[in-house]
Amino acid sequence: MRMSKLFVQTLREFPSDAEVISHKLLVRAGYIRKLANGIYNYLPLMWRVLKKIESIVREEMDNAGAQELLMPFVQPAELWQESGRWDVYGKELMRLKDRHSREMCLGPTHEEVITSIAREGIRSYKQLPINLYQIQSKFRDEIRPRFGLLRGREFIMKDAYSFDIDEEGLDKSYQIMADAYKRIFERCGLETKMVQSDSGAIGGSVSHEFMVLVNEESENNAGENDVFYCTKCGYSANSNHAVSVLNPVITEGKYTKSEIIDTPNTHSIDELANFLNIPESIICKCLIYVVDGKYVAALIRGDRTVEETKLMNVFAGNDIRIARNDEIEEIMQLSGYSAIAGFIGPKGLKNVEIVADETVKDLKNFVIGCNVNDKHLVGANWGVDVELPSKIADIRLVEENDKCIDCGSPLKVTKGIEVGNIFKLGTKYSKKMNATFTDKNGQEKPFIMGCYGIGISRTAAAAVERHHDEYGIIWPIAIAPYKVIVVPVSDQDETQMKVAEYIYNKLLDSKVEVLLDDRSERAGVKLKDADLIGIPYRITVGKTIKDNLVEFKTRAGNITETISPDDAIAKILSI
RNA sequence: CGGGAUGUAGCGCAGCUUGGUAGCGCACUUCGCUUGGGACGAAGGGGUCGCACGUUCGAAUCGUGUCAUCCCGACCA
Repeated sequence: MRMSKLFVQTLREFPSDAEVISHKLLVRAGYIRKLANGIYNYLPLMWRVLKKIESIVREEMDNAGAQELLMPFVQPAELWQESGRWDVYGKELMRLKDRHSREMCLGPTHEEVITSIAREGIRSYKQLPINLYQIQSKFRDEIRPRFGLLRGREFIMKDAYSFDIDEEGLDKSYQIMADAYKRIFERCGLETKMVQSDSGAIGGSVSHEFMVLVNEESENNAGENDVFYCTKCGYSANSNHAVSVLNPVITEGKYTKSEIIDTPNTHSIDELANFLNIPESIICKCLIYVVDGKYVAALIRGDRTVEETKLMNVFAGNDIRIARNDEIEEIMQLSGYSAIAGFIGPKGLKNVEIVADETVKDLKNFVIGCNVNDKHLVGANWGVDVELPSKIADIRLVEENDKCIDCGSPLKVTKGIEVGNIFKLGTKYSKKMNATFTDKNGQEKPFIMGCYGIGISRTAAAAVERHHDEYGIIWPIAIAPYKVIVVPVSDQDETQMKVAEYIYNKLLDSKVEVLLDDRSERAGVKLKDADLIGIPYRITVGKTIKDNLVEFKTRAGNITETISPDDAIAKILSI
């Protein structure tokens, strides 16, 4: 491709509305252009990158035995009502009506559609196992789209769905996908960590996420997930799912008798611990949440934090948030108290389900709110002063240096970008949607399903997050829009132009994806653009051509060497 | 949904306090000159100043409303 004809416009400056580096660079280098909030045009260079990633994904999926198909982007509400997700998916689901006022939605994911395909097309166990996938645009009306391609509302995703006879088959399908994913990201030039994860709105039991770790100390960290991992045994999990063994702390208070004492203005654990001069770990914290519209009180040791996803899962909820002040007021009124946040305790709460984290059950002579403002109960004990809730669960957020559940080593934490995920769905959709097959014994059985996603556009953005420098993008070769760019320093110099054309045509003949910067620009402009756009190799034809020498530059590491044009061609062909 | 900020040419911004009919840099067009790290000179083209209503003889500027965008929070009792 000749640069003079390529549809690309690089900018001198970064766009003002971009925060993270992948967003800034992709806009500035002319790869993407925003159309609306969280919705982007993929310009020719970007589209080439996306197609590269897609074809790697296709190859690996096909090799793994999956078959590609394409499902509609617009989906009827009926299917979503069947699965029950029409009501629970929330505002993220973009709903619309057709001209007959029939309700539709834009697909944020395709479990419903694929299940309907399976129940019509798969009748017998003989057709199983099977894995169907597509690469397609998805729409999710995010609360807060941001970070360019990393969290858009419309994005490109590969989604695959496996159907098996039994759990054993699912385990196999799952493992095949896990292996394929590892290869896909490796081939894209991305190191990923496969971490255990919560299965979220999609549902199911087991799930893993593929994370690109981005723990550089940059102020604008694009990693939206916290990943806890063990360097010794390899355990790793998203913070929404991670578990740990606690380090020992003081769990017995200094109090010899239980009494309610004044604790003025101690709204936070920090203030309370300071006021009483006690460690936070002998305070029992009581937090009010709203899970799917119902009130929930969560008890946890004062030095620890509630993990909301874990808490929500205790109640099999879809939505969780901390209660507002007016809601706390309502609970207090109903229970005959009047305390505000900071002084809440579990005792006597009405219309509230209570769950205790494992951390509180061993507390002795501890401190706890008693639903009276500016007062706390100290020296409390379970069964004596307060009933230990019957519901006890792990609802705490793991912290760095907690011990690994598998080997006991201290855990570390890092930020990650989730580029892929795999779920064991089981029969969640097949049962609800009555998608069954006939097994060996003539019995009707629901499909055992798995689903597997890769964010294609997010993977591209993650690659930029991971591979760039102060001059611009440094694409991994496998997903670069072009492999090499040939730059004649001066378009006035006939010899330079001739040699550049020669190299360009030779490479074209060998089917190398090559750019020729034939623009009538000054050298600086062309060289800056080549760096910014991030083409992996650059062959610069300049003055040294009189000695039959060109500059060969590898963008990664910015390594240059001076060789003959034919050697440069040979070098490219050997890569 | 709450808090803060910003909407002026494709991009980055000034002008607004103190109202008088819009400007700078980059990009774009033409000409000249220049060609190893975002040159220079000259001449051009492009904007209903987010939108609506209001105040005024007159509004980018003041007021009200609205929409959009960005950031922060969604919070640890």
